[in-house]
Amino acid sequence: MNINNQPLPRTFYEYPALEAAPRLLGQHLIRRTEAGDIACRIVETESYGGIEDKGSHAYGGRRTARTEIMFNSGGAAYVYLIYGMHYCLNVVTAEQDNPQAVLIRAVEPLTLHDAECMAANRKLKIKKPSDLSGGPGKLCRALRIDKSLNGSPLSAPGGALWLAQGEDPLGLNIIQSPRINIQYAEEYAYKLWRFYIKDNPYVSIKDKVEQVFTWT
DNA sequence: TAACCGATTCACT
DNA sequence: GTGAATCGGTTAT
Repeated sequence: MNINNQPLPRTFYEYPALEAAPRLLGQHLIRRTEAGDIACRIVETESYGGIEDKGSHAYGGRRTARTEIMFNSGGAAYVYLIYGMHYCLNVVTAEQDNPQAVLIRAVEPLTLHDAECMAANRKLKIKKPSDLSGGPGKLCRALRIDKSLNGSPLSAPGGALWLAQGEDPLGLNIIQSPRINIQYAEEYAYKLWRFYIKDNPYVSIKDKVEQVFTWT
């Protein structure tokens, strides 16, 4: 697989989350730690967009210390703690005061070395690919992402965490589906705002009946 | 300051 | 398939 360290263009972060979510598939996420770099490819995302989305932390314009970063203009990481023990990573998008973010739900390591580093961070027997980084909490553990990275710029290569150009998502087979575990979101729970690369073994949950996503 | 609960994961049956 | 673990963020008192 081709490793490309060109950062994503800044304009990428100007999209609303619903447009950015499928476009993030196939892009590269690079984590730099004192132990070295880990590079992976994004294979599953969810869009959390705007104050009208009942699934979003920013629903109704809720603006608190936690959600504040979502109201910034796009380009930063939104990292929060869920269920008291797992971190989730989001990419903040759109313009100032429009709270939009894309949850990164699964990644796959680019190289064997990356896979070994991630497995060492997981501290768990890996029986199948999705055990390694198929799930928002799993990938944060595998990449040593915690709340200290909240607000980190993702557009700056060489920082603790950044996004780089991978492959063109227009060439991928993409499935769209309802978002996971947001049953409280009422009618928004059924929106097909989750996107994943078809047949990728690192995807967290596969739909029984898969709906093919087409670019509009 | 108390109560409630979640954009999850894992061990176990 | 089921349920426990676990605690910061949010809201109400």
